[in-house]
Amino acid sequence: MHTIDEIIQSMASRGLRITDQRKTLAKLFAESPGYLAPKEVYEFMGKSYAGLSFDTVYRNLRVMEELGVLEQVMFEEGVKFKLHCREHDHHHHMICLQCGHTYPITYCPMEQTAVPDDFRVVKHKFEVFGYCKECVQEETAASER
Amino acid sequence: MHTIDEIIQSMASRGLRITDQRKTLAKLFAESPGYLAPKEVYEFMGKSYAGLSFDTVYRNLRVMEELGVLEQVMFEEGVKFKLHCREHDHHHHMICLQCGHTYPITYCPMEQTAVPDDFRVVKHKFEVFGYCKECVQEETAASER
DNA sequence: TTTTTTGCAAACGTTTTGCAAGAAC
DNA sequence: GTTCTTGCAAAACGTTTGCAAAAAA
Repeated sequence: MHTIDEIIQSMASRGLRITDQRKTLAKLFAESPGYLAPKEVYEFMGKSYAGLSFDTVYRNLRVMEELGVLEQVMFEEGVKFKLHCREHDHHHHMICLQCGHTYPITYCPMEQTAVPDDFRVVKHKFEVFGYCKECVQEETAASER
Repeated sequence: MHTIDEIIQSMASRGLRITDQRKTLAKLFAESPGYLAPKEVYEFMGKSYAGLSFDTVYRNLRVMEELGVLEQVMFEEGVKFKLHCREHDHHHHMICLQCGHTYPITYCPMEQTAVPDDFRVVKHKFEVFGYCKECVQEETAASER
């Protein structure tokens, strides 16, 4: 849903300077199907930028998150980022534990959940974790080796 | 479901020494209705133990988690602990953002969720966040002051 | 030329570790 | 007496900050 240009556009229109690093970040997230840890982002970026510093990656991730370009989710292993979902419909995710790839779930459990009147609901989280087709196949192949 | 004695028993039966600190921890979690951050645990424990060190609290939380006495959950604000749910039925939680109190939700969204055949589900997470009766009242009272 | 962004270094908060003294068994 | 647990100190880790140099506008 998000092209590289759209991401760059939305950063530029908010007064951010479009640096090479930010272009690369836009490309990375536009092409990445799932969640990325800051360290993974740093390592990817490091391939293109010799003297890259971790804190710049962090700063840019935070800026992009504050802009609404990225969304941040807490996993057991720590914070991860992905492109903010642009879909209009409220939805949830199936997340591959191996590759981080996410797939939308249109069903929302709140429809069926009985909440007491005296509990004021603010938000909810529904996530399904497992292994996607590709990663199941790899795993099977590896164990047969 | 967990009494102090049951917790202590299950620690002793696994070869752990029953120290004063561990007794106090058992009491704290047996009587606490919701999630506690390590810092909160440390602060509570500090009232009873003069020269208490943070790392001992951490070690004990981890040991109790490995034993299955506690369960650990990642929130935006960091890791928190609570007694491991002993209920036989699979269930989820409503969690108060103010006091950390948890309430069970018997409904499980997986019943209704269409998962593609080629995605191998390992686990899922369904959590409802909001404010419980008591905390809504406090908030209302505070804003009217 | 002005303002933002970057890399560096250092600080910060949380969590983990090695070790010797102390406590539980 | 043996083994586990504790407190201390220090390290490790992820994340944030201040600052001067460099780059974008």
